[in-house]
Amino acid sequence: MPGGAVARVLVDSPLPQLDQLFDYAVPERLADAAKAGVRVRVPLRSGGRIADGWIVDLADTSDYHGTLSELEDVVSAVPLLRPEVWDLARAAADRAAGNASDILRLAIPSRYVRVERSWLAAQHDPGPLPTGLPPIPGAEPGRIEAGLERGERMSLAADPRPVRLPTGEWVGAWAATLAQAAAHALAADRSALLVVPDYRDQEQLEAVLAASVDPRRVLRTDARQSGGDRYRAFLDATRPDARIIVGNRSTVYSPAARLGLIAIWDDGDPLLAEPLAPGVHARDAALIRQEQSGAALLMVAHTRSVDVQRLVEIGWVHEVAPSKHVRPRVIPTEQQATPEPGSARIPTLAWRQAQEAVRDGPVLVQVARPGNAPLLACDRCREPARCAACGGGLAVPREGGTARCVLCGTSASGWRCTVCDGTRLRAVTVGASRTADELGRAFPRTRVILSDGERPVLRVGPEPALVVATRGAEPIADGGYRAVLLLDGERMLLRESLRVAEDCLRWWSNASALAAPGAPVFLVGVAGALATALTTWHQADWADTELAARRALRFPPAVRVASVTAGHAAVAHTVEAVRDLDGVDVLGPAPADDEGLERAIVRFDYAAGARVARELRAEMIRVATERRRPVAGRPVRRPRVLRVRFDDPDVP
DNA sequence: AGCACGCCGACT
DNA sequence: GTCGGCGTGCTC
Repeated sequence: MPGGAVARVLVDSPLPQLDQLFDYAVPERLADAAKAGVRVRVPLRSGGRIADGWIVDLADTSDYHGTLSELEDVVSAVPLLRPEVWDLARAAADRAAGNASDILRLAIPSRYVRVERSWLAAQHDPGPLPTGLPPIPGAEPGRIEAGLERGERMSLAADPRPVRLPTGEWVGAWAATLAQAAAHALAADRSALLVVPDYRDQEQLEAVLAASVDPRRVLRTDARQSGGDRYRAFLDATRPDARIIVGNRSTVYSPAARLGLIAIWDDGDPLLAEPLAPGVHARDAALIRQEQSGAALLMVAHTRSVDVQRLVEIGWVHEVAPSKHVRPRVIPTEQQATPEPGSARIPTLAWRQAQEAVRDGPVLVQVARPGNAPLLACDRCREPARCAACGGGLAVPREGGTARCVLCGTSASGWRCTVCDGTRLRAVTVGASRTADELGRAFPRTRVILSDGERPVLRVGPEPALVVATRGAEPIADGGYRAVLLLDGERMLLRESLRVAEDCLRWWSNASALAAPGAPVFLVGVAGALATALTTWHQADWADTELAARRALRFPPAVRVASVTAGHAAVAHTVEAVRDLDGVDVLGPAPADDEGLERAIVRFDYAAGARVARELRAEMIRVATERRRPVAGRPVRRPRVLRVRFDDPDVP
């Protein structure tokens, strides 16, 4: 199609068959506004309906053999889709057999016209770049700086201590490492993305940044800000000024001028796994973006995830040595057979020391979240019920039915208590509030502060208090906790999840890192390799062992997985398309939860990933566009489902 | 998805 | 001749 400008448009649609660029003619009236990256409205299928889309590219000619439709309208003159974000969205979608437009929906916030108008009219002074920065803490001085300069991929075990900022605020030392690394990138006129699981982590980063960087150079993107604020921050990020952008998992897709650093705090936290299709983990998106941009990548955590361990082993990510091996004083403690009267589940030693410590300042008690594993206990003596076959905990399955072992699945019918010979089971719900009640009675005249998922407390002062927190909701304490009690370890380990051990080590490590230097951390009722990893503070060694075990079992992240859910025929056809590829094997299919659907698990080596994704994508398009077949003489509109999900954290 | 096109039976 | 019923197929 010669003559006239052609816009190459990605149509905003979840249909796999529309996940490609469509060419449209640019009419004269839109010639000025139709720039690459702007949002447009386009006709789809001869005039009738209008779809939203993005101009990805402009060209002089089109390869399309047919008459081009014209762009209907340009929605906003601001090019929101930067070329590098498009490249990232395309690659991330391809890796997970998803639509690029689904990624763009995460990457680009919805438009607020008033915000846009005021932003366009405003003067933009990004403020000065930082100068005279101290070395980045957490590693040998100059080590991370050198990594920044050469675009290195780094993994660092965080310094597990709280530190005091010049403002008097206390934050985890990890926050100083990430924030200072970002400040160093900024000092070199490069942007930095700081990706954190939740706003409590974000708050700590922002506290550090406030002290060393002009606030105009810092942008935030999180779910708690208003849509307008989020859009304004996004518009700022599209400007050519280097910035530090701090926020949740979708921050990894932010536009950023001259990206110099992507930093992720605690990549093992499930909040960094994107629940929305196609479910690309922030860590994976960061790895793609690192490769495309050449920016440095810095992953900091107390607990090295098994995924990062794999990357370190294959040499893709370099382990950076912490400046010194400091570790919390973790004391493993057996569950007390005869607890102090009214002392809940606290062993004697921990009990005494907690009583002493709480005279000086705050003491943290970490408990499990209620409801995760509704474990059963003897109704008469309250002894936790154990499986007669393997010793695992007993629970009522989420689907209902009779109690069974959470480890081996053996039915609990005929169960008999080994302590009191009782035969009736009862549910144990040991939540934060009940523990707080018990502790309130056990520690009279001590203030009890409760922090859980519903009502999290961000920070507590240095005054004496018992802080009872569900795992993941622990407040940071000024000066650090005088003692930490990890109370429900055994219960946490009984969650039904492949990654339960990794999760527990992370929860315990993160809570331990809130202790004041030298303060005791009691790990109650847990022994073995996990307890050793925590007490020696060698989480990477544990990740190494765990990865080896998963490799032997061909479990993720030693391999990748994709689940395929559809009707019988579609699953069979799809499995056929990938089963014989190199480095691929298939589990199932087996009946899925949904009525009549089946699910197969495709396991594949990383090297086969692109091939598998391409084949599964082709199947999705085939199923979506295949002719509806008449059944028994009657034409039936069959539900055309073929759900494919890559790297699902809940599989296998 | 959602809409237009086309091919077959019943109509002013 | 042509209206409209419902499969079928495509979307620049």
